[in-house]
Amino acid sequence: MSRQSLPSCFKTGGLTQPNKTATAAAAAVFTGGKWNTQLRELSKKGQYNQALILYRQMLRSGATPNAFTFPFILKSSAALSLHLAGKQLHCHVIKGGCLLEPFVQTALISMYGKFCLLDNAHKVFDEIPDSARLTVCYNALISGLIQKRLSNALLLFREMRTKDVPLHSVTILGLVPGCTIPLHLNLGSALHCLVVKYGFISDLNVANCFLSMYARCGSIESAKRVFDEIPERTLITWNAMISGYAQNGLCTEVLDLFRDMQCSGVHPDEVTFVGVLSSCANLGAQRIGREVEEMMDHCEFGFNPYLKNSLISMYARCGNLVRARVIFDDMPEKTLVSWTTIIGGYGMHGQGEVAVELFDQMIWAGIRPDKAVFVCVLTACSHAGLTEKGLGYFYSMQEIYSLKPLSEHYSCVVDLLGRAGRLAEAMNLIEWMPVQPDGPVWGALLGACKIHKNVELAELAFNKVVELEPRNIGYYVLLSNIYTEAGNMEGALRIRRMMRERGLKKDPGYSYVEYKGKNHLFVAGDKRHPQSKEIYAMLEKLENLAKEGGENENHSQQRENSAVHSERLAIAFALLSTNSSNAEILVIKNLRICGDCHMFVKSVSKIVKCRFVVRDATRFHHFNGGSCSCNDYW
DNA sequence: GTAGGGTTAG
Repeated sequence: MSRQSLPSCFKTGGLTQPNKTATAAAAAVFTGGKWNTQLRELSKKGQYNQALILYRQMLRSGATPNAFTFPFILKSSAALSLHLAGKQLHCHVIKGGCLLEPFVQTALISMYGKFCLLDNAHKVFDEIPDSARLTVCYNALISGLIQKRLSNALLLFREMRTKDVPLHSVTILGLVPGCTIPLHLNLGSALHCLVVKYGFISDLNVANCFLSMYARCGSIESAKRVFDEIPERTLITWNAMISGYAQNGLCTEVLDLFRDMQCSGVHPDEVTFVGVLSSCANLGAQRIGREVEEMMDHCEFGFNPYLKNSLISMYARCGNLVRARVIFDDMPEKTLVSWTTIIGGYGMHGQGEVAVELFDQMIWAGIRPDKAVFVCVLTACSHAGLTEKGLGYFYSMQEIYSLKPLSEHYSCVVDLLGRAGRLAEAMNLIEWMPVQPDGPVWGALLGACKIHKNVELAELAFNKVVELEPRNIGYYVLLSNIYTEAGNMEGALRIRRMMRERGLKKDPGYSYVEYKGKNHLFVAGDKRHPQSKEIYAMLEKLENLAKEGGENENHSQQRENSAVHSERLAIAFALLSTNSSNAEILVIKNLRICGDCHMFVKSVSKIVKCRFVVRDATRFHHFNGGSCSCNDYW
């Protein structure tokens, strides 16, 4: 290849041409094969940048790269996603006469695969004569194609089998990422059978890989079966199972497994902690989360920015926004995810003003917002009633940041307008939005109709949402309650009948409180707790006190059984178990808190000198001295 | 002396 045909950056910076008049000093340090040895070391340690720098020095010194040089250096540019450097290296390979070297060919295929330049990868492969296509070449190409061109990858796999190219465990490992969505679970299971038949399953890496594939497909029992059959579990095995449980929302299982892992003498790493912290966040298990933080402080991962973000999220979701903020403020380098997490945290707690302020600070810090952070800031605005501010952000998305709003963003804005009573504008937005409105968009409108008692629009929104999400029970309950509040008992009964006919059952509402490191779970009307008797007595006492205080006088429409809703039982239990009068009690609830219970907790917070924090399905409510942080705007 | 793969946050 001539010098003229090389990409322009070849001459300016980046990699330089082999230079015969190099400095003698550099050449004296590394001579001959020493270069390759050094490159191998750097590549092995993952110091890819250093490897590329060394390669440049090598060229300057006048040394010639050979078939041993290129695999390391191609891998380095692949790992760093340096497309231009990679293409230059391809030129060097051709120039150096190494294009027929199998190791180099494989490295090139792999590199182009990582760049997602799949045609280039295919081209290198196609130019290898049929008889010289080794297992590794196939493996490299399959791994490259698997995510974007699944059928193509499967064809190659079939070709390997018809042409009797020996399979290797890595061939299988390359195929599995194509099966990590539920749609392709059958393919994954078929591969699993094949793997068992060929004996590859005894390869620990293969087993780990199938374990995580099943977990990602939501087939958690199959994942656990693979896990149970692995005789020697490494850290990665434990991590795959812990992450699998975490991704499937099996949080108590995560914490149990974490304990088992420690008992078996395997030390956790940052991947483990991420899974465990996200489960603590879901469970609201702050005490355990704090223990995990202490463990992290005692090991080398304490400063890992991933983990800091997980910690921020955990504390925010456990109700401790103060601690979340301290960790955020202490982070030397805040990433977009850090900002998103803390903004989302303030939004969840109804502190929209702070969320908005942080968003602006983020922009000043030169961080470019993405779609996710916009979802957070829009939600924060809608929870705090910052309608104009929210609309401003929504418009800026497209106009300033060229981000096309997704359905998620539209549902935030419908919520924003709807809560503010601007139902006509919300409806107008839905009619004119360029993306197809999905369930949550109509759902947001339905929710707004409940707040503003608009039965007619509610019926329209309900018909739309039920078409899109016929099994989502929440929408039926919402319309039924809208009818009840409007005094339309017939309508309410009709919806209840519809639910019955469609075989839809209400999710049981449950709440729990953490006490002495253990979660105490309550469902509505629950009498299974060992202290059930005392709990109900306490509840009655609180009811009476609230009545005496005149707090409950507006309770003409007490919903069925709301007097024994799970959050009330949890609060009664917490009050029985707490000695200090100025305590903060956190209750986690799976559904949204109902209006009756909201009023009840407000009353109780006035009677007893405790602060109550209730995390419901959408947000936090901080009750103190008779009022709630949501200002009854939820 | 060389290649191909698996677990991670908002």
